[in-house]
Amino acid sequence: MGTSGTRMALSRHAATLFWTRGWAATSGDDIAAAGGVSTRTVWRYFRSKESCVEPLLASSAYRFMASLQRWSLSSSLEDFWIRDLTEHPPTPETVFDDIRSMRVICLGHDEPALRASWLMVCGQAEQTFAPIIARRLDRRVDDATIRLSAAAATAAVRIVTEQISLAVVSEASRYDTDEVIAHLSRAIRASTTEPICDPVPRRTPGS
Amino acid sequence: MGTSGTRMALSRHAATLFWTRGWAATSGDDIAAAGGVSTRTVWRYFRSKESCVEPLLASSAYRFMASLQRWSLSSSLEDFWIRDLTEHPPTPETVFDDIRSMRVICLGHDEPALRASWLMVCGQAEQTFAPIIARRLDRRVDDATIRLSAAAATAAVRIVTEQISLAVVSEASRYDTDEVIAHLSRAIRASTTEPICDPVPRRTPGS
DNA sequence: CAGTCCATGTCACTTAATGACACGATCACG
DNA sequence: CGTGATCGTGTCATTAAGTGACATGGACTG
Repeated sequence: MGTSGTRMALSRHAATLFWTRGWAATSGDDIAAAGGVSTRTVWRYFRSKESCVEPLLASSAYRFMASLQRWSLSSSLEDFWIRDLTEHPPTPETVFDDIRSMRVICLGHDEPALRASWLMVCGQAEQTFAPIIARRLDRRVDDATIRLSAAAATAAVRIVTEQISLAVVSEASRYDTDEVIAHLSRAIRASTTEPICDPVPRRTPGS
Repeated sequence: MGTSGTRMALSRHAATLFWTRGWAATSGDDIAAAGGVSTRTVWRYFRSKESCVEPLLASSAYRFMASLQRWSLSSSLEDFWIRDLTEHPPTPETVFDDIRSMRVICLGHDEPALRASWLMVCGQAEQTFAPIIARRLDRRVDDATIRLSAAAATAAVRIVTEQISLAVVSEASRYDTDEVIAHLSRAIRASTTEPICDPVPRRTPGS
């Protein structure tokens, strides 16, 4: 197992432990034991106990963003997503990671430290959202408009994710992928006045 | 000095120390000493070293939100702000707190822990933004649209704040209040398709 | 085979953070 | 005017998070 594999495995174990026995009741030693490594190794990989869950959350966020990177200019967000989900269906493993992530997000409602980690991951996601939006609006990534749109859209996705997580984890609600797509698309559309969700008209080469 | 005064004083000391000698180089003991209290008291007030700065950041955020709570339905955001700033000018003390806050925000670029605290405070601010928007749109606070707008608008304010902080603190740029208002207003306007920044038309009583 | 990374383990150590208890100020109430 | 309750704080012991320093062993290179 490579170094990033160990890190990811530890992150999964940490999330599971936080969920089953609670944040305060699981120590760095517990996480290390679950991962079959020494405690020292845990602190080599993570700067703090709460940040143990970040690779897990980031992996879910990464898949989300990776999907958006396949979004061609000629499709609307909704059209793209329903197609992409059939062409790149989630594997059972990624679904399980998403469940772990949603549980951690819910734990964040009670544990400030875990919430902080979730917000940090959203901050990362924001950074990777910017280039995607920049391409659609044909602007530079460091354009103020782009950073703003990325932040607003990410915030919208965060809110929807939190709501769905709470519903799924705490109230055992079910969501069709269609519903999720609808919620996310509406949220992103509402989150900025820039037309980032619509098909991009063919550009004049000289612009 | 009341309990909240002590807390706030400690928060200011922490921010100053983090800025002058760095995050890693200042200990809980240092903060306690600066505030003239025992170390134990510091950990009674704060759940972690990084969260020491939260009351300070929150106070700046609070003044921002308190201003928006004075925003009458009949004014646009820009008109309101220029008037409000003359009617409620910042005191030297609050200006100094804002400077401390901007420094902490900049430190957050290098120190994940401080960035996390900043994001947590933004999360708080988001909660207080929601009622303000709800009133303007004449919806319930827990309406999904409201939470979305609040999140997007707060994200926009965060981005502008970070940019201005970086410019002011690191590059010694100067900003007129007019410029700040312009940046913030444009950002908030761009952050949602809901017309939260415009004067609210007179409502029909029966709606 | 020798040399060099590089990841990890071990162990001592620092410091962030909590629990338990005592002390003194403040305040309500008879 | 006591007197008891509450509350904020200090002191001290202790746990747990997090780091520094060094050893080991495996993989890769020449």
